[in-house]
Amino acid sequence: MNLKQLAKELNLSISSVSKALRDSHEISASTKKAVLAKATDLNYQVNPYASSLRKQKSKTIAVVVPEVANDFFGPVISGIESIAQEKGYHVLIYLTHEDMQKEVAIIKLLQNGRVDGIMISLSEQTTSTAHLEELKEMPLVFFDRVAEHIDAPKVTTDDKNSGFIATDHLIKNGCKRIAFLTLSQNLSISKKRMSGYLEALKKNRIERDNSLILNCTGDDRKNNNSIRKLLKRKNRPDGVFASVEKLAISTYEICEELKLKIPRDIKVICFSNSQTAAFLNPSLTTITQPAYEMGREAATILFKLVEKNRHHFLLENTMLNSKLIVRNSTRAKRTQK
Amino acid sequence: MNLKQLAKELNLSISSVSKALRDSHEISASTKKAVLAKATDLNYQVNPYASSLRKQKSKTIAVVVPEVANDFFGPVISGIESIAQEKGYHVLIYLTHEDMQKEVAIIKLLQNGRVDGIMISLSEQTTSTAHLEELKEMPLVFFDRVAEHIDAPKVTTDDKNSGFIATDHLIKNGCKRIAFLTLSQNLSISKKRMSGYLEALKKNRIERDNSLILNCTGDDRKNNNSIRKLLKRKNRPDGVFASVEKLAISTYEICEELKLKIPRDIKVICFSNSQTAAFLNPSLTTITQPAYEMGREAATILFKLVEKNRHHFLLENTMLNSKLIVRNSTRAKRTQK
DNA sequence: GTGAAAGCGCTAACAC
DNA sequence: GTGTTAGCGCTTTCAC
Repeated sequence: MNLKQLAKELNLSISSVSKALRDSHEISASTKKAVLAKATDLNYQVNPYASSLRKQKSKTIAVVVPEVANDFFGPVISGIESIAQEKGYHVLIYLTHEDMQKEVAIIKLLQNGRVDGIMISLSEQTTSTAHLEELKEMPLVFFDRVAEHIDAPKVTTDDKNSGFIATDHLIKNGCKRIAFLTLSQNLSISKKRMSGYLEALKKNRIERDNSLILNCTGDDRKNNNSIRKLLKRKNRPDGVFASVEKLAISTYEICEELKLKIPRDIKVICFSNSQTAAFLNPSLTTITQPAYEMGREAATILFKLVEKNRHHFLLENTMLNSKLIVRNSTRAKRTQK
Repeated sequence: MNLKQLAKELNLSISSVSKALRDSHEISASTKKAVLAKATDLNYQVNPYASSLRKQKSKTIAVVVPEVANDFFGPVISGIESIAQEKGYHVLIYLTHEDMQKEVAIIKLLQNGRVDGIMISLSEQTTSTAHLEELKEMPLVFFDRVAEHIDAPKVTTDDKNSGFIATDHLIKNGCKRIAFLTLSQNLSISKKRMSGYLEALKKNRIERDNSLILNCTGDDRKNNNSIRKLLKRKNRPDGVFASVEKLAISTYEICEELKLKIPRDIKVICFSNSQTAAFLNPSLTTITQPAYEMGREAATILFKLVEKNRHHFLLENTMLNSKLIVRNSTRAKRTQK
């Protein structure tokens, strides 16, 4: 069922039908009504590709993320989709699996007009952002893992402040030697969280000890080995601040293995959006990001760019607040039930 | 940059360039080389909408799921995307939020040629499947939550058997009164898991007690109230089999509230793909589905349908096996560390 | 208020 | 082996 057939059924021209369907003022109310009725009747739907070709707009956006099986990116995508559904947009999803080459390939793929805009959270291995700089005319919004020197809107959380709060919380609960387990230092969030960590140390007159800063990777076994080595040292940390939940869980595992008791021997805090943090053994103190809201916010900004046809650099950045949720893994005394 | 410009640069006709780019045998090796070089040089990319319009193929599939912020659907989507990326397909994602009206609207939206195929896991509230039956010519694959009487390939896990194993496991560990917490009975998975539950009771000569079967909904507060009421009864269950992780976590919460000790007073088992189940307090015995593999399998089948242009009813169903992972929440004795 | 016609960029049947 | 051309289905300018 296409316009031509529909027009024939109605004894109207193709163009009149087309105009009627998009509620043009040139068309009389009565024919509009007739057209609409017939269209519904015959279940006519606009061919999206013909329409996109003609209008050079696709009503589609791309979301590029490292991973989706994840307590953070899942809700973000849900937030994005909720706005897209409201606005009648379609959402293409692409996973980089933390691989820069894939990210580059995906971005290249998106330069042919398939989408009207892109939302991206960078892969851990992304060291250069040349591929994103080439997207000159394409509306682009970063969220969480941003490219700081690219002039596009960014939706982030207060990572530096959160890093500070997490570290300060450990110190207030008696920690003196705090390890920081981080993802790749390529990532904006890693740098900011670490700078908060360092600032909290400084404020509390604790000297920075680089041997307590662990750069973790995508390789879980390697990470576990590093953490094990760290916790076996005679001068082992009495607090662990993990940049992602995965590393906190590894810490839990290794503490169990080494018969270290949390929070008695070591306190643990981490960034996490997991619902189950409250039911871990012991329950895990977290910094929780407003993931769903970040998705909604980032999508809202992107659609503004797409629809106003403005370029990204005209729009400011947005920073949402994470929340410290104190649980048993950082309690100072044995007051835990 | 389009074909016309590219052809001009090369002093060739549009069609020759087009053919060269798709490696047609009609074109000489030398011109192919020249065309390819120029195309790379000028960063030419085929306009997907023009191409789709002409070919009536979009190289795009749709994935329709209830939710994405979820330990099951996350990995499934990851699996789907991995196959799509290999095959050069694009993945559109649509969330129903467990709402049948949304599901109907989304399916309707997909009937205009935007996608070459659809993968779907039904919403909890989906009672009629008329909207799916209308998709006559569209390749369609179900996964996990399937519409049993629609003749399309289905990728599922051995839900009935898993329901049996879970229940039998509880019985073997001493449970006599086993509650079954389930999602909507509209869902294929609910029915199958329950039938396994009932069969295990029967085999062990335990009488069915409908007051132990709780139909849970999307409303967490209501669910919690039902569970609380159940656990407060003087004849309360000594085992809980939850159809989804969320309900097991609620059970944990309420046990804490009522000072019931797991597994001493009540044992708990549930379907879950969560990484953290092992670190809950107590660690949670789970039936774990091969979510990522299900995604890959379902996508593989869909692409076969799409590319062979066969209709779905020619293809058989696939059933993968879930795994019972025994942890402390179902231990019979106090041998837990 | 309605219709004719050009053209978005590409593909493929057909000529040469 | 290369070029010409029709047309995928739609939107929009322009004519009437």
